[in-house]
Amino acid sequence: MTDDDRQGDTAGSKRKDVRRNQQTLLEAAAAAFVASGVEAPVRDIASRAGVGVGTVYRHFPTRSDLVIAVYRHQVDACAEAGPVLLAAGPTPHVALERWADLFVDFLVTKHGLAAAMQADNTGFEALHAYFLDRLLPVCAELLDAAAAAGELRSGLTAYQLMRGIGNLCIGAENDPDYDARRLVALLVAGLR
Amino acid sequence: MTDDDRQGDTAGSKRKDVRRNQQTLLEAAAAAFVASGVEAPVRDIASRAGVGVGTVYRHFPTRSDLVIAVYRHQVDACAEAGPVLLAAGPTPHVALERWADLFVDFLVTKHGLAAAMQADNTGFEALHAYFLDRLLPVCAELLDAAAAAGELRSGLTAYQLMRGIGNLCIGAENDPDYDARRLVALLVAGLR
DNA sequence: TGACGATACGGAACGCCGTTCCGTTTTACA
DNA sequence: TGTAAAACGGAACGGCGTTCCGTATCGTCA
Repeated sequence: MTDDDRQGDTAGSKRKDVRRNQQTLLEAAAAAFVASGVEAPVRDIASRAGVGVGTVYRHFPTRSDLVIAVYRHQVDACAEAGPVLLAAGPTPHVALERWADLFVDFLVTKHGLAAAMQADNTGFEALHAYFLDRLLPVCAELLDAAAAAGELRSGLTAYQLMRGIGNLCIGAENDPDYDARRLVALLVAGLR
Repeated sequence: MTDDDRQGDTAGSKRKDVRRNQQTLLEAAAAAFVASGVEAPVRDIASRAGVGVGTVYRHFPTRSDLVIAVYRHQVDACAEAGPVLLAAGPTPHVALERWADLFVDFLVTKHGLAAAMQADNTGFEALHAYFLDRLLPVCAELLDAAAAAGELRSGLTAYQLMRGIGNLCIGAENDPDYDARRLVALLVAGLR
């Protein structure tokens, strides 16, 4: 994967409706996935985005491509949010709390996606590599900043933290009595 | 689960066409599953059995029920084959070899089934319990007989052997270059 | 044995899915 | 501003699980 295709097909398009629809579609798909799970029908996604199904298929040749694009889009959003939160938040620890919240949103989608992808595993390992590649440094940056501010009492690594959050989110999409977000918040609070 | 429902709805039926169709359907479904995987269409199964789809749905209210019934049917067949092979075979070890072969057939279906059951896990744990309940004693009987005949050199338990065979079969349905049956045969031969 | 009521059968039909196709609309540029 | 190129919307297609109902088969009892 090169830096050139990091933005996907969105960057190269000339017509503005194309760019707008691509963006709208990714957001609509993400919303549909959290509302109805990864198997939300393409028609639902199209109607959420206010476009026809034909438009969906022009941008994403297959349903699976759309799911993957949403995944990458969320990895990117999560990665970019790190520095932004750090600059905006009152303290690094607050930034870390907020970032963890975004991360949970993303993980719920990711787990549903992993479950949906056992059959055609093509590209899923590559996606996981992309996931680690993009997010580990961001998480580490947040942790380092909090440590530098004297806000951390544990020497947890970024990987350990992400692993811990990830494990707390396992099964969260199937069990309404299990509140992964709360547990993650407690974990992050416990770092203080 | 009581002994009464061990045979399923097959036993209680009065009309002979009902019993015949139920049996034919289970065999056709099993054949369709090994030929096209667990997601073989209901229409294919019906046509293999020479019946209409309506008949399938009268016997098995939902596609999932049919898959489960095939699973149980194969557990039963495998369990009943143990003593038969033991009585028929030239030596207990040969009986064990033949039984392991049947077991492999069954496991390939089982793994496909496990993969297909990610969403509605209802009843799958119960099925696994049934699986252990029925097959562990059979496997133990074969092992004991072979041991008594002085044909075994290792003190492997029935559970360890079944676990080992099971693990050798993991992924066997997706990878044509991986011959689980051969490896299982080598393992059983190694017991001698 | 023959007729009859109950029951099961076959397969057309339904609604939903992913995907394709094409007439229509929007866009960018000369 | 006119026009060619590109994207748009959504009807249409084939395949799926499932339902429905007219038809055929079965067991029973006169």
